[in-house]
Amino acid sequence: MSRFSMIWHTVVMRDEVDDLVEAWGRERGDLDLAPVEVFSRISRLARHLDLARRDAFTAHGIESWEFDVLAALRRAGSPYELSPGRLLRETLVTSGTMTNRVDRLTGRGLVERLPDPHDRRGVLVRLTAEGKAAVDGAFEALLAAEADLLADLSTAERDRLAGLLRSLLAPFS
Amino acid sequence: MSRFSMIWHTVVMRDEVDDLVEAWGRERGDLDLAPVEVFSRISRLARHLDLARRDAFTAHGIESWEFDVLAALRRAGSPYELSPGRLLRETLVTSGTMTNRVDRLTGRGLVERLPDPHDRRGVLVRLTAEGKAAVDGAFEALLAAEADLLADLSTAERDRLAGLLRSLLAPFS
DNA sequence: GCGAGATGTCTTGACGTCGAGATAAAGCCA
DNA sequence: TGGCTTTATCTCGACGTCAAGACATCTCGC
Repeated sequence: MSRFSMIWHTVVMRDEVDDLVEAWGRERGDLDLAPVEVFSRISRLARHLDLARRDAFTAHGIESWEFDVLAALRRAGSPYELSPGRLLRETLVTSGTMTNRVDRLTGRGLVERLPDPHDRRGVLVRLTAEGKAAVDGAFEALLAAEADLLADLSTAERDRLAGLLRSLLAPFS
Repeated sequence: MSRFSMIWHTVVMRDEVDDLVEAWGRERGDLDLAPVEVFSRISRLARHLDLARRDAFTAHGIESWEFDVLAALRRAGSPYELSPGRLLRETLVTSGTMTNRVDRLTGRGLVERLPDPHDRRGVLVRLTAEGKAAVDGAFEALLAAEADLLADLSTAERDRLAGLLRSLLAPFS
């Protein structure tokens, strides 16, 4: 932590993690808590972001898990079809879960199941017109909500942040 | 995204989110996807971090949810006691979940339940000696694992990242 | 001191996810 | 072609979490 940013955060803003680090420092002053300053903030931001997503989506009548599936289909491009196997790799859930999700989305009329013409074991999940409208609207709402959360950062800061996060994420990809 | 970092990430490193943004850009070129560059990375990093935590903790025989509870007690300082209500506010779970968790931790001998001497409705959850040893070991393993994930960043970059994340998180606190 | 509302904890039922296993079809090699 | 392994999807039971409600106790104004 540079002297500048140290002063800056102390005077201007302080977050939950500052308290967390302070408490650990009292109890385990022997440890270097620098990783906590980064990863604890990432975990907490992810949690807050989940809630923000939920809010943005409820206005459009869909839930987060629904968006995850619909968005994968939407990103695939016309004709908006993916196999359940591909979907579960995109959304990081298990096959049992995906079966359940596709069932419920089919019940809501947002996707439909068709036999895979090239593989009789397989199925294709296709976005319906309603599904496409729902995911497009929800995505726009999500972008708007996320843009609000970024409002305090300059464009340069936002890009620098994205770049630093990429450095952390790239080794996993 | 500055021209410099654009070149840099294209040549040197590319992550899952670059693919995601590219796909969205193909389908929805009309939208400003800058928020995705930040928040999608945060969500994905949080997921990868969860897995890293799980690995670091299994070596010490505890699970992530156990660490969350034990760490809250550990941070409270001697005598390492908190009420269930305080614990559920620290760990962001519901009361039913906390009852279940304290039950299981008690069964493992990592915490014990005592009546609150100042409130006969209340209980105090106290870390046992085994619980303290477990959480201290697990925390050290977690810090080591997290430090590894940060290895590619310079100290200055790491501090800048922490500062930018604080800017995002502070409004929530 | 008494009663109403607030607070703290635990109980219960429903639900979504996981993980393992079942089934069916495809791919491959002799 | 026949058999063996791999791949794709779905089924089923177990488990953890949540949300709502039950119950006991505390707090505070009258």
